[in-house]
Amino acid sequence: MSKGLTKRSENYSEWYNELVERADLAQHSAVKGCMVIKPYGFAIWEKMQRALDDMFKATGHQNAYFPLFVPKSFLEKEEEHAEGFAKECAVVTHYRLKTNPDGKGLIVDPDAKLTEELIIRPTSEAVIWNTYKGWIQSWRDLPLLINQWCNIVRWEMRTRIFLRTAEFLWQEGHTAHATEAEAIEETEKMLGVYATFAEEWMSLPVIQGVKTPSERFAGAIDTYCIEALMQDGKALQSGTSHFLGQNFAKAFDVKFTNKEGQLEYAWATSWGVSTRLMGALIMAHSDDNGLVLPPKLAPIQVVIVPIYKTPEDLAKISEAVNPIFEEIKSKGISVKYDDDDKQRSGWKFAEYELKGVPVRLGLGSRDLENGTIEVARRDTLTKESRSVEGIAEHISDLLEEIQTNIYDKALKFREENTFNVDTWDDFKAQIEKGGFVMAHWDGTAETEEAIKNETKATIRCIPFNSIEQAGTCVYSGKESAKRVVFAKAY
RNA sequence: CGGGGCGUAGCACAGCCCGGUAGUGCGCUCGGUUUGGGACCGAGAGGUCGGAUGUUCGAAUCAUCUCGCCCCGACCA
Repeated sequence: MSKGLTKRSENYSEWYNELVERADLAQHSAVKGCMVIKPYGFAIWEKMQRALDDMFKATGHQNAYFPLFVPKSFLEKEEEHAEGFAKECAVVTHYRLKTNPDGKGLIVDPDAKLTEELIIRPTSEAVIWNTYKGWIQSWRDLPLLINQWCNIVRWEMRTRIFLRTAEFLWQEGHTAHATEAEAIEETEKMLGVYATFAEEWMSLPVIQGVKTPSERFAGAIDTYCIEALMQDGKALQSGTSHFLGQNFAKAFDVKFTNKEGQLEYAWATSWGVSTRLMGALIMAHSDDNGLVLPPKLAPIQVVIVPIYKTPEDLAKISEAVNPIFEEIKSKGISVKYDDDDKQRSGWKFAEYELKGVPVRLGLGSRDLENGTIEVARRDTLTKESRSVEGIAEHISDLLEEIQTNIYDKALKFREENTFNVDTWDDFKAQIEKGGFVMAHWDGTAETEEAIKNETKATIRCIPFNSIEQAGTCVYSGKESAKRVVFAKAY
């Protein structure tokens, strides 16, 4: 095994796969298309969960849990929804195995066939709205603001670790409202939560917008999304929020009595982000030396590495480290003192770099004499020697600076890779090179489809903040009122 | 589902074409020397070569079948 990672410039997807595996984030499992998330990777996911969960609670949501299995008849009820997910459903048909009478092993017991097949949830609208029918009678029961953290299964033909796996972890919010306006407001609010999370926690700038009808969630009236640009110039949909109208209320007959005493169907939203965010995090910031983590999501924010020759040296260094360690910890910073004698300091430097620990402190005998400590930044790969005096305060500031710096870096990258394009030739050329391509579109599904077929680029979204600007469609030449975001996507 | 690749020690791979004592690097164990950017020397341990069947005196190697994973495409968060 070579020490260095494959370089991004040589083979981006190999770099990604190696990084995921070698930074101990996850590995391919023995089960096709599924991953094992390893402790270090899961620790990052847990931090994401914590931050998001706090934000959901702060906006009035509560967690609950619904079944993994969806009776087929439930899934069928909302027609578009059913059609959209049918192709990727895992189906449970039997409830028992038995020993093979003809030999070794187990076989499915043909006598244990389910009268109705169960679908392993690809998403939970169906089960949840079937349940909401019993929860919602009056306007007083609304809004109903529920979230669940769970696993789901979508039987994809081609999988990529974190970005698209057959089973993945996510959260799905499912809300019911008395009015259309309130449901739309919720849809927008939660997209805003995702955008804030991406930018403030993941240091990932995102474009907020609305999907075109062909990219819409099956069963939704409108799908909003956040889109991020990865370092290889491809877009990654990082979160979605759906305004579901009354589609599910009608399919599951969820009616409430309004203040005027009339029966009305409830208005719905759903929204989700998944372990795909792990992929976004990795691809947005990391470099050829390994992972680069934003301090707010790093399981270990600061690592202290002693540099010593003898056990006596180590004892002295440890003694000096102790107050520094405690002071840093007291600021709520997660700090690790790695006095493991089994690895050398040089090995540790490389290892923590690979794992993306934002700040590394090195303390050796020379530092003890001088009252100094070495501070190394993961994001810039720079290091400086500074006085131990006030080090905790400095680290605290430095972590914030790193959080900001990697955001700025990602934003700069996105800006440098976002292009206004007005002719079809330029469009094709730029899509080939990568990046977000802002172009006029005539608004028809036919044009969208044709562009996709010819260039593999899709409309990532129609940005909320796009300026009204008359132009002509880059493909058809027809009139267009604003630019939309095109890119090749994961 | 189509195309390609791979399956040999914990990991990465060579050996296969042309059948004949199962190898290399990393990791692991023990001993020693080292230690401010992935240390070095020495001695060890570790394998039903993915599985089944066949050909053969003899199969990791040839043939047939089969299972699994990865990559590329169509589908998709």
